[in-house]
Amino acid sequence: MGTGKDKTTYKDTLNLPLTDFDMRAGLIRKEPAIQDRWKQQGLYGRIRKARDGAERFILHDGPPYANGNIHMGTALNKVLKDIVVRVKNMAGLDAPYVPGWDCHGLPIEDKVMKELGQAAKDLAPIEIRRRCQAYADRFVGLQSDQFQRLGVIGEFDNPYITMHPEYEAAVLEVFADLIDQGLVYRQLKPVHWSIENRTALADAELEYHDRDDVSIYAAFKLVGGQLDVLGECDGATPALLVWTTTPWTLPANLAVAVRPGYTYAFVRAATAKGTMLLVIAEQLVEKVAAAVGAARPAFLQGFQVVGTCKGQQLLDANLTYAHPLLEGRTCPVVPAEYVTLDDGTGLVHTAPGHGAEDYGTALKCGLDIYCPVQDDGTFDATAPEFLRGKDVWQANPMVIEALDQAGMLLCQETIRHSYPHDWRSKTPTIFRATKQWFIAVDRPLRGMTGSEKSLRGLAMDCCRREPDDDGVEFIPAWGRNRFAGMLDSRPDWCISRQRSWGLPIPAMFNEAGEPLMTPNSVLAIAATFERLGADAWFTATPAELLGDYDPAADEALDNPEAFAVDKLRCGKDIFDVWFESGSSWYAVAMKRGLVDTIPVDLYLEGSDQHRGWFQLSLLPALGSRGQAPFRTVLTHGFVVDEDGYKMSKSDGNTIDVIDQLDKRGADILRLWIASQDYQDDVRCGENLIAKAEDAYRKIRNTLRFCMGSCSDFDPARDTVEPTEHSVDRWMLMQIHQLIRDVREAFDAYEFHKATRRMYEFCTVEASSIYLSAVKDRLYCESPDAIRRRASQTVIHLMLCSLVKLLAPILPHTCEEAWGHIPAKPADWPESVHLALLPEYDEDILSLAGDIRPVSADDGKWALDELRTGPAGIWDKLMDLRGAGLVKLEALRNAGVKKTLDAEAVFKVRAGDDEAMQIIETYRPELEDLLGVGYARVEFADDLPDGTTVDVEVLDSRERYERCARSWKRRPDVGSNEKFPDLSARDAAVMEELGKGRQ
RNA sequence: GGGCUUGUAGCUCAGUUGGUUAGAGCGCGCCCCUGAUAAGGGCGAGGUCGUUGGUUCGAAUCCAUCCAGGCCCA
Repeated sequence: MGTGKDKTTYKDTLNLPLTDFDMRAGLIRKEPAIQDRWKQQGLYGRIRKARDGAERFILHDGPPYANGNIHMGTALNKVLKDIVVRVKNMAGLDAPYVPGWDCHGLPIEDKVMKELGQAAKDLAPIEIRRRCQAYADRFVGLQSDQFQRLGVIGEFDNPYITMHPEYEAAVLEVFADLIDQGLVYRQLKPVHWSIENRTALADAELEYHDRDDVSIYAAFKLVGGQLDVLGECDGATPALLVWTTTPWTLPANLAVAVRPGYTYAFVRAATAKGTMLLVIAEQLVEKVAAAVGAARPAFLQGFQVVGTCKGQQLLDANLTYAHPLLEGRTCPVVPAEYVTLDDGTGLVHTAPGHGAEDYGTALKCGLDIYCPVQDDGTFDATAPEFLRGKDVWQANPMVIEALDQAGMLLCQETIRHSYPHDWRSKTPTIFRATKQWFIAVDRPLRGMTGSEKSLRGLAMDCCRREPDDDGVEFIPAWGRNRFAGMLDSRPDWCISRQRSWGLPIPAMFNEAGEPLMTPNSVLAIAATFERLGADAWFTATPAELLGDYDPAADEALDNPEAFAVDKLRCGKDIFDVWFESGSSWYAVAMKRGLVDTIPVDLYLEGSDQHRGWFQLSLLPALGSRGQAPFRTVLTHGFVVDEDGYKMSKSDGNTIDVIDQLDKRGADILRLWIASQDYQDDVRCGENLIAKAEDAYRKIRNTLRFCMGSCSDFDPARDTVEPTEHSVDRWMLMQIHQLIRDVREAFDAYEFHKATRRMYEFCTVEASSIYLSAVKDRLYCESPDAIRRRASQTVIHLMLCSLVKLLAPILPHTCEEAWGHIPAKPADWPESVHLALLPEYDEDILSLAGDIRPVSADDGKWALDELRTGPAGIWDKLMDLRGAGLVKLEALRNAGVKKTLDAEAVFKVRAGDDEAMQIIETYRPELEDLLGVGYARVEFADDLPDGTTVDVEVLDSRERYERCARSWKRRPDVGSNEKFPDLSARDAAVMEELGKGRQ
C-alpha cells in the first residue's frame, strides 16, 4: 500500500455495480427482436398451456374495423386490453385473448367502389364482394402486425374475422333464435332513395349540392276538435299554416307537428278563399307576413293577431284538419320537439313515409308509414288521381297548382338549399319508405319461460341490477346510467341494409313477395354458409342454400304450400354490421369454447360503444340466451390533443402511432397509456409522450442499478434476513406495500395508479432513499459481509418484484430485464410472461400497519409509540432524515460540498435514556440515510419545547481525516496502523481481502 | 338543442363522511457529486382548487348558474 493515498488503488477493492443490462434502452431495435423470439417460442401458446385448468378469465375483444392504419385511440384500447390480459395471466388465471376484426360494411364497400370508379356500375354483387374481401384481408393483416408491434399478445394466428364462413353461420344461428322469439319483423321505413338507380342509399353515398326548389306556404283547413281553443273565428276559416320545400310529399301528409312548448298565434288574414284564421308560431308571424305579403299584398289587408295559445293547448284540443289534396281524409295535430323557429311557420308538415323525423313521430303517435311513391319515383294508385304515374319532380308543380285551385296555397317562392344527391348518378335523392327488417325491442319474448319481458325490459334489468345480483358491472360507474338512458330511448333496431358487402339477411321470397324466414330455414342457410361462405347467397340457388330444409315440415309456417322451394328467390338485403359484431359473444366466446355460457368476464371499449357494440351485443344475447353477454363493461375516454380538443387530420393535431413506435418504441407508448386515467378523455401530444420517456429511463435505470448491485449475489447461497433495525427492513416493508398497492390497482383496472405507484417507488423509496443509503455497504463492505448480503437480499427481491409487476405494462423491457436478473433461480420460467405476479406478506404488512401517526402536538416520542412497530419508528427516523437534509443543504451552501465531509449529531433530550438507546440503535442507518461520513448521538438540554430528538450537521473537514476508500470522514480513520488512510471498517475489509488473496 | 361526462400547481395525478397555512412525482430554477455517469443526489419556487352566486360558524368538497372541453344523439 505504498500508494495508499491514491484512491484509484482502492477503487479496485470496491464492489462496484456490474451488469450487461444496457442503460440505453434501444427499444426500436430490441422490441422487434424480442417479439420475434416470442413468436418462435410460441409464447402465447405456452402461456395457455401453463394456465390450462386454471380459473378462466375472458376479456372478449371488440372487433376494430378492418380499414386503415391503427390510430392512437385504437392503440389505447388494445394496450389497455393487453395489460388486462397480461395481468390476469400473471395472476394465475387462464386468460386467453382472441383478437377480432369487423370486415363487412359500407366504408370498405365505398372505398372499393371508389377505386373501381365507373367500372363499379357493371359489376355483379359477387364481384364487388370479392374485391371487398381482398381489401379487408389486407387491412386485417396490416393492423394485426401493428397490434403485435405494440406488444399485444394473443391468438393472432387464429383471430376471429366476421367475414369468415364459420362466423357468418354463427351470426345466423343467433338470428334464428331471435326469429324464434318473434322479435324479427318487416316494416316500412323511409330511407334515402336514388330514383335513378332504384336503390336505397346510405349516408356515406350522398353528396350534398345546392339546388333550387320551390317552397310553399299552404293552409290546412281545420275541421275537427275543440276549435274554440282558437277563440272567436268571427267568420274566418280556421286553418293551420305549413311550409314545405317538397310539395310532392303533401299527398303523403298524415299529420301536422307542433312543439308543445312554443306559443302559437291566431292570425286573421285575407286569402283567395276569403278571410282565414291561421295558426302560426308567434315568433314567426312577422316573417311569414313579410314572405306571403311580398307575393300577395292583399294578404296583409286586415292582417291581425287575435289571440295566442301554447302548442300543448293545440294538442289538448285534439284538432284535426282536412287533407288539402285528398277528399275525405282528416289528419291530427301531433307533438314534436324537433320543430324549430329557424324557418317555416312553426307547424311542420308530417309525411311519415318521406322523412326520418316524420317517421319517428309516426312511431310515437301511431301514424301509418304511408308512401305512395314507387321505386321508380312515380305515384301509385293510392295517390290523388291527377298524380298517378307521374314522378315526384313532375308532381311538384301539379301539387302546387292543385293547392292553388283549392285556394289553400298562400304563396310560393324559390329557395336555394343544400340537397342530397346520389354520389354515383349525381341525381337528387328522395326520402322514400321501403320495407326493412327490424328487431323489436318492446315485444315480449315468445319462448323464454316465465318471461313476459321485452328486449328493452330485460336490458334495463341488466343495468338496474347490481353486479352482485346478476347485473352488469360498469366501470366507471356512471356508465350504467348512460347505458340505461341510451337503451331507454332507442327505437326498434333496423337491421337491413341495401348493399352488397355484408352478411345477407336470409330471407327468401315467393312469387307473391311473401318472405320465407323461419328459425329452421335460417339454420339451414347457416349450415350452407358454414360450408361455402355467405357468397353462396349470390351464386347458389335457393334450393341449394336450403339444403334439406323442407317448408312442408316447418311448423313455423302457416302456409307452407305457398313456398315452393324452386319458385323462391333470394332477398337482396344485408345485415347491419352491428348485428354481426353484436353476435360475437356467441360466434367467438361460445363457439370457440372460451366460455360454456355467457356472460364473459369483460368487455373493454371506448365510451362510444355504450350505444354501439355494448348495446348491440346485449340485445341479441338477451334475445338468444336471456343473458347479458358481459359481466363487466369497462369504458375508456377518447384521445384528445394536448389542449383537450379532439384530434382531427384537418386540424393537424393528430399523433401518429406508427411514428411513435418508430421513434420511441412500444414500451414508451405503453407506459404513457398506462399512466393515464383513461376513464376521462386522454390528452396526447409529443410533449406528453416525451414525459413517459423520461419516466421510462428512471425505471430502467433503477432496475439496472439493482442488477448491478446484485452481480455477485445468488439468492440460493447468499440470502441474509435483514436485521430488525436495518434500513433493509424498512425497504422490505416498502416492497410489500408496493406489491399490495399495485396488485390492488391492477385488480381495480386502475393502471395509472399502479404505474404511478411503481414509478414513484423507483424515484423515492428506491433511488432517493434506499439505494443511496446502502451504496456504502454495497461498495465498501467485504463481499460476504452480512450487512451487504442483507441489502442484496432485499435489492434482489425488489428487482424481481418490480420486473414482474411491470411486465404487463412494459413487456419488452421486462423480458429483457428478466434475462439479466443475476442468479435467477433455475426453476423460474424462461419468459417473465410465464411467471406469476409477486405476492405480499401479510405479516410484513402488519408491521407497517401498526403505524400510528405520532401526535404532532406534543412532538414527544412516547416509548409506547416507538414500540408500536418498526414502521412507527421509521416514520420518525425519516422525519429526522428530512430535517438533516435541509441542514446539509445549508452546510453545502456554506462550502461543505460533499455530505461525506459532514457529520450528523443527533441530540436527545437530556435524561431520556430510552430515546437515546433507540437513536443509538439506528445510528448507523441514519448515517447512511443522510449520506454523512459519521453520525453520533448526545444528550442536549437546549432542545426546543416538544422536541425529543433533533439533528445538527457539522463541517468535519477540520475534525476528522477522510477515509481514502469509503471517503467518509470519521474519528476512526487511521486506527489501523497498516492502513493509516482508512477507517476501521475499511481497514478490516482490506485485511480480509488481503487474506483472501493469499 | 337533449342525455351522459370532465375541468385541483407547466404536466400527470392524490385530496378520506365539508374542518387547522390544498399534497405527491415529474418538469422548472439553483446547487452538489463524478465509485449507477448520455447516470445519481439535495434544496427551492410554482395553485384565488374553471366562473359567478348561494347554503354553512366553516367548501376544492353540498346546491344553482354560467364558461370551456369530450362522447352519443337530434
